Formats: sequence, structure tokens, C-alpha cells
Amino acid sequence: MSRVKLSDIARICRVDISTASRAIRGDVRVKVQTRDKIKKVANRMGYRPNQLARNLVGGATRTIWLVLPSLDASVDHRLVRSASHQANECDYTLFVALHDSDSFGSLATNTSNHYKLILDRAMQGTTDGVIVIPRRGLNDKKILDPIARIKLPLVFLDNYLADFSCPIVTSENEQGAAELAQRAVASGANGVVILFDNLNPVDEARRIGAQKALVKAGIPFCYQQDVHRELQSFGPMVAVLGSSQSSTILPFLSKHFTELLQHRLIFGVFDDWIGDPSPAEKVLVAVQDCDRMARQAVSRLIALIERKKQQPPRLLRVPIKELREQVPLLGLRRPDCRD
Amino acid sequence: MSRVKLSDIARICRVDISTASRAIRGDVRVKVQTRDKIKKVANRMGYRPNQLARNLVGGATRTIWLVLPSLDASVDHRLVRSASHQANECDYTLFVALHDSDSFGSLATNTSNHYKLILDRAMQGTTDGVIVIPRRGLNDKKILDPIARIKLPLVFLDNYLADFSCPIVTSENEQGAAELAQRAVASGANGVVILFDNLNPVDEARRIGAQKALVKAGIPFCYQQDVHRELQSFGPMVAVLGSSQSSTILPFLSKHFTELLQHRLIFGVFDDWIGDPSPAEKVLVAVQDCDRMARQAVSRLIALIERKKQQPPRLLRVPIKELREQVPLLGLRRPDCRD
DNA sequence: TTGTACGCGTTATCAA
DNA sequence: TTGATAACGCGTACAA
Repeated sequence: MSRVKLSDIARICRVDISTASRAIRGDVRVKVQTRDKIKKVANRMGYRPNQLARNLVGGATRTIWLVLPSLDASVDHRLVRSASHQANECDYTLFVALHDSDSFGSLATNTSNHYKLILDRAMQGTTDGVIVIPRRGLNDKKILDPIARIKLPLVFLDNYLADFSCPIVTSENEQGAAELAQRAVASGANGVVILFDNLNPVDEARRIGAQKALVKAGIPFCYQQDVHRELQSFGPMVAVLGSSQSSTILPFLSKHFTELLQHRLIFGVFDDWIGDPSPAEKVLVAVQDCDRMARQAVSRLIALIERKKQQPPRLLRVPIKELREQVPLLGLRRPDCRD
Repeated sequence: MSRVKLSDIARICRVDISTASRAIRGDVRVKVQTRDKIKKVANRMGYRPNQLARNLVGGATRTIWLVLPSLDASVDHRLVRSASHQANECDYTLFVALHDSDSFGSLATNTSNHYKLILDRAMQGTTDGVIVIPRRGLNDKKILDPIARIKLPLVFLDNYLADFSCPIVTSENEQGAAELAQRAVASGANGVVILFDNLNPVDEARRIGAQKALVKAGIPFCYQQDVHRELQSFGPMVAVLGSSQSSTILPFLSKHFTELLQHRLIFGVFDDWIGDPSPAEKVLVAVQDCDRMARQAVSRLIALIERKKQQPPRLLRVPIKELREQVPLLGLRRPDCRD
């Protein structure tokens, strides 16, 4: 288990530790002969410099972390994959850490402890910078503040906290939601239920986008809390817009099942819809450009680390990649749909 | 700016660093008054012990890595999620590293460089142990050998290399494939195409399992290379068994499209099938118990790290979780496909 | 109960 | 071109 260390190869080569250190890092100030010999010996003995010690004296690790609550949503997979790719291409190694906490389940105490733990480690020189995807419903300010204080390079991805001065990469959420609303209207919706909350900037932007579009189109809409009152006043076809199938639409659906089934339904969500449109006769999906988002986040973080000039917009909004429509697989459900 | 360290709070409390060190770790040999005071000050100043330094003096990092080629398959998501969970519960932090290389795409050179890089880092004291999911088609022996030499705790998950003496957690692959075959036969298959290759232990086990089951059932079968010759001799209904939809069944399907469409089809795969059974009238899915596999892998790795007694079977085969059937959503297909 | 002094493996700053 | 020495932040025998 004991690994070969610098002093070992120094002793064997009959040079000082410092010489060995320099030789191994390819310092030109060491004579070529000596350098080659030392390198050879080091290689032969399978020497691996101890990163812990290196970091302790304060070097770069060429390592970045992607810290996120969980891998539950498909967006997360995509972001992780692309970020990892991009990091590799830039000769960095990206490590992914999940802290298992989101707005819903899990005890806030325990999980936010893991969150803190991870960020704590990040501040101890183990990584050159951090990409954070904050939790949707909880406020991460207190947890992230120390990072800002230390001035450890930080970039927000997807979601973000407004009161940090670091780069942010997110989607054109306002526009995406607006398009969802427009398409719902174009598909015949007589009224719209907006489920975007305002617990975080992303949902807020989406709420605003949907709202603006509907005002402009002159279509009535309401928010979750007013469904009881408003739903009847809507026409026969109702659209329900929310951020995700599993955490927004489905809970809402099961809560207001009987009322909703009195209408023809259209769902509008971000990212993806798994399976059949179900009680709805159509699902609209605004697909985020995860690949581009992740790549941008990594690039910006690395620029920050290497102190290069930043690209202008601190808050970068990546356009929605695609607006997809899904209908039941084998044609009709309900009276009839489409064309 | 720079973080508060032990010497800071020692100076403020007018005690020696060592006393502060003891107090903070709750050593009983320090007077209760002093201890409480020091703890209070440390808390107030937001002191966080530097793990790097702690580790350097010879502790553990309470950190483990999960190294895998990519996050392409849904199995991977599940494994990552559960492993992360389990690690957190054991008060370890799990970091996920992807090296972007699998049997298919990507230049072997560049990607296996990242692979090496990651494992190199692993051997530099930054982690207490590593869980590896090897690549399916390529041999990782050379890359993993150094890890074994160093005796860094290592556990294989899902797939594995036979010639390492570390714990292995995988599925009951042989039995799973056998069940797939049996179910295919029970569903009326008159002949079976086995696409499990023998490039790795997992596929090998599956191939053997399917083969044994079919011999026992007296149903004719063939491997990929003999399809041309054998397919006609099969009856009207043919089953195709492979490890995954995207990397096995679909490529095979498109390669032998016209021949296959002369038969009624059943597909059998592991883990999941996304979307409609397509030209097949039924899909059989052997779902691996990723949660249990990941948890076992983490537990075993931690046991190894903490030098606890190992559970007997070095090669643990977790039973298949479920054998699912998927048929086209709205009843039968056949005469007319797709619109 | 507390302080002294050394070690952990490297890098960096001086001298030589 | 090389060597001695001081950091880096912390743990811990050993001494007081």
C-alpha cells in the first residue's frame, strides 16, 4: 500500500528531493542527463506524485466539479454527459457529485449536509472550480456563500441564484414558455393553466413568458391556486403548462383529476415527456439545448480559472433547441384530433 | 479571502494549535471550558478543517470514485444514482468520472488517455477507493493494472475483468438470459437469434444462459454470423435476444431488415426498451436490479477500505429484478405498420 | 490538562 | 545546475 514517493527516487538517484521534483515536472533548469535518468527511474518505479501534497502547497488540479442535486431528470444526464465531454476536450477532468437533495423528498438536514460537505471539500484546494446546478425549490445562498467569499471559480448551470456575481448559463426560458403557450393556443386551447411557480429564476422566467404570450393572444389563463374557480370559465379545451412531467404535470393532474377530465387537454412541458400523452390528446415539449449549455458552462468556468477574458454576457441564455409535439401513438383518443 | 485555519482560532483563543486541534475534534483530554470556548470561536469564525492536510497526515479522504465510460445507457444513470445515495448514507462522498469511451464511437487513443488520467489521479491519494464499470468491448487490463499494484481498493460493477482479485458485483446474467429465452419460447418463438457476443464476461454469461435454455427447450437457435443460413429454417416466429436496444437489436435489425420482416418477431433485451416494440409484436425486458447492485458495490468497497471482513462471494450475482413484457400500446399491429 | 516538536509529500525561494 | 530550507494545514507522540 505504501506508495513510492519523491524521496525514494531522490535517494536512489543520489540527488536532492528538490532536484527530483524539478526533473519530474520537466523543469529545464535541470541537466538533461540527470532529468532523463530521474524520469526513467521514476517511471520504472511507478512513481505517482501525491496530489494531496501538491494541492496543499497550492497548485492547480486541472479538475472541475459539477455539483447537482440528483440525476433524476433527463436534463441532468444530458448536462453531465456534455459537460464531461467538454472538460475532457479541454484537458480537464470533471467530477460529478450528487448531494441527493431537491425541492421534494429527502430530509433537508441530512442532504444539505452532504451538499455542504461537497462544497467544503471544493474549497480546500481539491478542485480548480465548480459548476453548480442549484436546487429548484430551496435557497442555496447560505450554502454557496462561502464559495463566493473564497473566490473559488463558480458557474451556475441551468438554474441559478440572482445574487451571485458569477457567470450563469441557462436557457431562453421566457421565450420557450411563450412558444409553448402559443403552440397550445394554436392547437385550439381555450384556456391555460400555468404551473410555473416563482421559487427560482427559471420557473419565474417561464411563468412570465407564458403569461405575456397569453395576454397577447387574448386567451384566459390562471395559476394553480385558482384552478377551482377559473377552470369552468375556460372553453372545452384546456392547456396545462409546467416545467416537467413528473414533478409538475402529473401531481397536478392527480390532484384535480375529475375537474380536468371534463375538458379536452393539452400538456406543455420542458425537456421531455415519457410515454403516452395520457389523458391529454397532445403534449408540447420545449427541449433545452443541454449540450450547448453544458459546454458553455465548462468553457466559462475554465476561462475563469485561467483568468482569460470573459465573453460579454454574464447571464447567457441558450436558445431552446426544439419544440416537439407528441400525440398518442396509434391515432385517435377522444373524439378526434389533429388535422 | 483565505480561509480561517487552525492557527487563527488558536491565536484568538490564546492556546496552542494542538490544543485547538484536539478541542475541535472533541478530544476529552482538553478541559471542558477551554474546549467549549474553542469550539464556539471556531464555529463563529466558520472554521472548516482542511481535508487535504488531514489526509496528508495520513487519514482517509472518505471519498470514493465511480469510474465509467459514459452515461449513455439508463443502467448507468440508475447505478450512479444509487451508488451516490449509498455512499452518502455511509458518510462518504462519491465522485463520478466519465471517460467518454466505449466499444463503439470515439477514438480509442484520446479517450483511453482520459481513462488513464482519471485512474492516475485516483492513485494519487485523492480517493480511498474506486468502483469501475469497465468498457464492454475493450480490454481494460493494462489500464487497471497499476491500481491493483498499488492495492488501491477496487470493486467492479456490472461488467468486470476476470483476472483481478477484487470484489465483483454483477447480475445473474446467465439466468436472466435463460429466462428471456424461455419466455420467448413460451410466447411462441420457433427459432432464436442470439446476439450476445463474448467480448466480456457479462455478454458471455448471457450467451451461455440463452443457449442452455434453448437446448433444453429443443428450440433451434443461431448466432449473428449464421443468420443468413439459419433464418429460413426457423419457423414463422423468430425471437432476437441482445443486451440492449440501441447498441445490439437496432443495428442488427437494420442490417437484416428484409430477411427479418419475413417473420413475426419478438425482441428480448436487458434493462429497458424505449418506445414501441416496432416491427416486433412483443418485447421482453430483463430488468437488472441496479439499485441493489450499486449499493452492494459501494458497501463492499467501503468494507475493503475499512478493512472489515468481506462477505463471502467475491463475485456477487444480484438476481434480475423483473422480467417485463411490452406490447404495442393500442393492441395488435402486423398487417399495417406505422402510418 | 496543555504545549513542543516533528512528520505527512511537495513546491518554491533562496544560496551555493 | 543543484542543494538546503521553509512553507502548506493539520495530527500526535512525548514532554511538561
